[in-house]
Amino acid sequence: MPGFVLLVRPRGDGDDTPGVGFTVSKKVGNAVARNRMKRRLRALARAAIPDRGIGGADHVLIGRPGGNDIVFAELAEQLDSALARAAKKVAR
RNA sequence: CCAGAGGGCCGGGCGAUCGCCGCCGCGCGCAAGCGUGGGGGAGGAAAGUCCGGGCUCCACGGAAACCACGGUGCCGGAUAACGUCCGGCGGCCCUCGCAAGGGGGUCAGGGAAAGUGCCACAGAGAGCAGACCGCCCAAGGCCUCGGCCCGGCGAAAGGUGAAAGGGUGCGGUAAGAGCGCACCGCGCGGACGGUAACGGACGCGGCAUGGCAAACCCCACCGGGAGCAAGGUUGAAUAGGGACGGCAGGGGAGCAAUCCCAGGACUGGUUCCGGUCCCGCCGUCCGGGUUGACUGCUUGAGCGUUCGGGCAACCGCACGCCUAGAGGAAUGAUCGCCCAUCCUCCGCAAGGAGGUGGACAGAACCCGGCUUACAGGCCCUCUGGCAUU
RNA sequence: UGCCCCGUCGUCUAAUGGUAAGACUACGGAUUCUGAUUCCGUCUAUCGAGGUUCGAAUCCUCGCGGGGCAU
Repeated sequence: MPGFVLLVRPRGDGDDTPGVGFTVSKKVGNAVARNRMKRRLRALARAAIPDRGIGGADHVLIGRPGGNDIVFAELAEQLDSALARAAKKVAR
């Protein structure tokens, strides 16, 4: 069970820089748990998106319950594989 | 050394990089802001909201008291206060000891001879105690000499129950019974000790007063209400209110007089009808008030150290320190070393190597408690076991 | 932030401090050629932990969960 869901949508406005957004609902926990998840997701995105993100597209990371129990390296792998699959779909 | 019980303390440390939220400088900029430097940034429970306060507003008022409602409940002390804490007393339980006595735990621990109420089932009887059956047995009667009948002083034994109106032993008696005696328990008085709760030498009394007040209640004491979303200052756009001044006098039809349709204020009389006046725009001023901004907002029953007082809770003197104050609201991520945890391998062992990986939880005006959650570690006291001296 | 209320079978409701009751559901059986209906039977619960009491679903305390109200 991955710790998040990744949505990717090309903007198509000619700008090549990627955009990133985060969504963590109340299902995840109280405000502290939600903020912690947002901070961890932000750290993930900062490491991966500039290299492996899709240029000119908006990325939305949706936090899921239990995501705070997954170690950071595993989340990073999940983000890499999700980005790779998204890149294939965008290319088609 | 191991195990158990009780209590107290800590709640990973150091460094690096990249980030987040306030604050203070400097530079640029009209400003928004941008760049740069410095410094600060969660807890023992920040939680539950179960109690107690500070603070603020409201209400009442000479000060308070009474009623209702709610709470507290051995005594003394601590404290701003408490349902909290400390010390003592008493009851109960556990344990050591032959005993005297010691140690530990625990208690919502005022009043049941002020009144009311309840005590299911079982049982003869459950509150004015013991109807009835059965039991024990003297006198009297019958008689086959073993029993039967009559009678009921008496309440031991059996049986029921959570509880049956003192217990054990001896005497006594026909059999019994505090009927008498000894010890224990209980009640009353009480020298004396203690601030008090209470303890209690000694004396008197044959025993009276079952339990439940976390049932109503009685007694004593405490509590006015609401809460920082309290409260205060300021106050945009739009709409609306009041005063003054100026221009004008609702809408429709009609050239017009006039007619029709409305609304508001005042006013006359019975639900209805009538009378008078007004309705718009502009300007100036005043007041209310929403989104918002600022404040309250962190120096406080604060923290640390030394000394002193006290058995202790705690208190006092001196010195030092400043330690988040933001809007639904920031304190994170990664890496290295160390400290604990667990796993595997090597080794008789001490130890070594590799890997793993850190509980419960997250400030929202602030304090004092209680309760609940919690990986792991440290310390103290008591008890038991094993080993050694 | 503050205040109030409620937790009983799978569901909806009962129960003066004294054996936890009923309806629906589920399951099994009977009736029927089969199914429905009907009849009979069975299973299943006091939110948790302490305390008061001889005895607690009921009384008290703490905790857990749910709902509502004010602003």
